[in-house]
Amino acid sequence: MNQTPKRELHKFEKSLPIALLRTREATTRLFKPFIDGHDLTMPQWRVLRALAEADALDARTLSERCVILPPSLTRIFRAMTQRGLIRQVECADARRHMVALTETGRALFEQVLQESEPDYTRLAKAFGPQRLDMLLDLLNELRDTAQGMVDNPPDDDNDKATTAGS
Amino acid sequence: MNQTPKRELHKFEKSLPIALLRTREATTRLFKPFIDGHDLTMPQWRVLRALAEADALDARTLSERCVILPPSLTRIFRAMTQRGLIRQVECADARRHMVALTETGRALFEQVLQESEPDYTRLAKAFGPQRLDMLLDLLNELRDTAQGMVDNPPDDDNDKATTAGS
DNA sequence: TATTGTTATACTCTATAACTATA
DNA sequence: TATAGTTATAGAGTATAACAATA
Repeated sequence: MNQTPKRELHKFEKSLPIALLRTREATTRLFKPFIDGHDLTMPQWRVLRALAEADALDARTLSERCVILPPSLTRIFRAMTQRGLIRQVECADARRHMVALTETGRALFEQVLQESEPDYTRLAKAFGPQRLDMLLDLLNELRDTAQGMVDNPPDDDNDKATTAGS
Repeated sequence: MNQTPKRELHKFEKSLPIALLRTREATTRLFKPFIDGHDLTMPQWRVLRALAEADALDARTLSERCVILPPSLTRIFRAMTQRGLIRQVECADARRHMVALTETGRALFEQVLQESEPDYTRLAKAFGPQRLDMLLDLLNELRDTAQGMVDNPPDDDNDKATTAGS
């Protein structure tokens, strides 16, 4: 009865997370062979990539930027350190585990980048570089919007009463 | 030396899969509590959602639409059948495992939808419904483009010689 | 013979809580 | 006391190969 008018909303609502997942799956599949070819996992690659654009980063920052939980990051640090891809860096705050790429790590990063670049360029050409830019902008803004909602949840039944009065 | 002019490409290239991941993470976090609250995993929810829009689907179709590998899907079928959320449906091709929602499953789907709708609406309002539509279109088109590239890889060094001649 | 799913198996990530060290 | 990270642990997904059943 009153379900029908809601259908449109439902359709949108349901397709957003799925669309993000499926698009990521499709694009990742293009480049994953280059990652696998160097015995890297996707999370490890994200760490490598994040460190390539910064001199050094601490665990918390990497955890947020690479969407990796701290316990996973600890294992990834261990694995990548054993392979000589990263090294720990001194930090004023001794609690922080700060890491940076080694020369080996940077070389591996550059190699993967070089190998995968033709496919990235091909994808950008096929899709349209400008549309890709627009998509990236929208993605980043939607992420900010969603994060803002998580950080500032609505007041639920306190909509009208800012301070709890009852 | 010749690295500098490539940086722009690299920047884009590297940020695309990450942007998709982070945006999905942020949006998912908004709705995950509603899923968790009913003891569903995200893949189970995707299956529930896919089945809610179709009378019945086979494993292959669900595997593609929900981005779940067949072995995982087998386990998910088992768990959801035990909970009485889905049931197997007869199929002309006896090889196919075809499933549909039970009344319990549909009721659960509707309940989760109802509970999460305010947040979806709030997100759409905050981001802008039209921009959200545009984002969804771009996502779906990029997925098609990427899938097309996976299905039709370039000829590598055969660019100029269609048939292997050397 | 090709296709659809399931089983088996190993590995990794996800997620929480408890703990240690530092500030 | 609060914060940063590690450890411990349980559970689920990822991925491949091998197998069974059907077409």
